[in-house]
Amino acid sequence: MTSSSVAMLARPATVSALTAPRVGSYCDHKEHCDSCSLRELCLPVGLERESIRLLDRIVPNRSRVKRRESLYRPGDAFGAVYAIRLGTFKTLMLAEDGREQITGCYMNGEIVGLDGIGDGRHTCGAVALEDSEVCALSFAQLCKLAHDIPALGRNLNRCISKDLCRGQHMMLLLGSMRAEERLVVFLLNLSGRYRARGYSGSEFVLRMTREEIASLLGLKLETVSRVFSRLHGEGLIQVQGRSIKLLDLPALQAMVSQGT
Amino acid sequence: MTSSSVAMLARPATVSALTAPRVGSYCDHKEHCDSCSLRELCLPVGLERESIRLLDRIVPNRSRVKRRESLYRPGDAFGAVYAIRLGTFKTLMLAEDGREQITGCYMNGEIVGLDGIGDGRHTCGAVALEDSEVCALSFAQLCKLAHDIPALGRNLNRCISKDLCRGQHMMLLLGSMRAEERLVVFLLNLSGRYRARGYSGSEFVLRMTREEIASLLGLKLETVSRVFSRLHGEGLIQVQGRSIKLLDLPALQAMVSQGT
DNA sequence: CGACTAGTTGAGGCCAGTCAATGTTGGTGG
DNA sequence: CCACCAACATTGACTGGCCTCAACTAGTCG
Repeated sequence: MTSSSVAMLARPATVSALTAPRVGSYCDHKEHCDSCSLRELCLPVGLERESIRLLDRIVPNRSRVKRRESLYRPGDAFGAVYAIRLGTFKTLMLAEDGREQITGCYMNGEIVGLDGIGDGRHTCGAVALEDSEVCALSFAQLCKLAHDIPALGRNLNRCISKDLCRGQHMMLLLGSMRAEERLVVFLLNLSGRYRARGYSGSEFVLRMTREEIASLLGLKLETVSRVFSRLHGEGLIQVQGRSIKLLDLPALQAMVSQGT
Repeated sequence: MTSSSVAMLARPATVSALTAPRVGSYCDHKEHCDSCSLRELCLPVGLERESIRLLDRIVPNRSRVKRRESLYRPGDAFGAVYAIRLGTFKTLMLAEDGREQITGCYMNGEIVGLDGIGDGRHTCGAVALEDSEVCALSFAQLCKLAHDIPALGRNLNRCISKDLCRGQHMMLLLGSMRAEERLVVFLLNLSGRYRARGYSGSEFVLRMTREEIASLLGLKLETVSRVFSRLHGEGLIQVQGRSIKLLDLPALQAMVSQGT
């Protein structure tokens, strides 16, 4: 089952797109792990050259995923995890009544799909927020390789655990913060992650709609819009559609580190 | 660092209790994994006899943790994960301003402490809700052993990933459900887990105070109390302090699977 | 240009929070 | 064994933050 899923990824786009457009198309160029700019954020972090070469051998060509396309859907059989090479993804869960809750936002260098390891089935879905590219890693092959490269196994464990911590932080946010705090935490989080990637941490473009941000933060889109406007009015940020400029980082930090 | 942490666990109670009462006391009897009633819920699940014997060798004697004692605290160095042999634990996060958010409730056969793998430091704390017993597993030793027993490594990965999924479900709950739904989901969740352990799934005793339940569900204690009373009034449950009886499981299920 | 999607803003309502008083329970020591 | 106290829980009245509904604007794409 794992192999078939990965085999599918290697097939040309048209076929899979007609049946189930999970992974859009196939990239003809191969970027190797050891020359990838995300080497230090992704699974290879800290691995020695030779180990990276071995890892590289199980990484197939990158796959393109177009905006709005699903990488996997809730309930899908689990076969691979995906390293985001380029772009942004949201993960979402479906309630029994069909409501959709966005549970995370992942950017390049991060891994999605780890939620499927538990019981061989994805509990979440992952959808591209913009045209993106991922490296699909067969989980079976990854495990086999991790056995030969202990450091890779550790990195894998770390990735899952970090995702777990991310979830804990979201629970803290959803369980105990007011709308304004949630949004500020969200912005500061993005800021830090962009900075870690060498982009500006004070000026960036949101990849999500107001509605998606609202879902992620447990709010309604109007509330998100209103809070943006209020922060703008207070001179703390500048908002122009999805373009965000954080004008007063210290003040924003203070808003979430002190009560109220 | 890992070894020292585990060494501490093996020391008699008085010493560690005086300095840092992380793990209360030390049990003089040794229960072996292969005769443990939680074999099928815990890490050994599906392992062959010989593998379980090897795992057993790195499991030290059980440690007692008294009610209200911390197994580990947010920020503690990570060295071990803990299999709950007996009792119940809550995990909690601290906000920067000191607010405390309960992020989970774990019972026997479950593993806590996995959040520390990510960056070598626990993001959460774990506190016993009643007098409990845990098997502390040195993570370093566990990894070493997982290398020799691939199935154990898979189980470990599964445990972390399942915890991740648990978090996703909590996000769904916190992000999109109303007070009543949250509480019903919580009760049904407990019900299922008690049933999986051979206890009654329709009649059990809560280990948490109203305030703890409220924190876990992102509510206030008065709201929890009110919703309990309302459900009681509607004949769906029977509440007597912390004793709960679920009187109409199908109706409760229906409340959370249909919108509203 | 019209249809559509995304975003903003306002008015009003409701669910859950807040504050406060009272009741209940369980552990402790006389 | 019972009285006492503190922690836990319930209930009521009121408030307020966020949701709902709705109107309107600004881009975007066929």
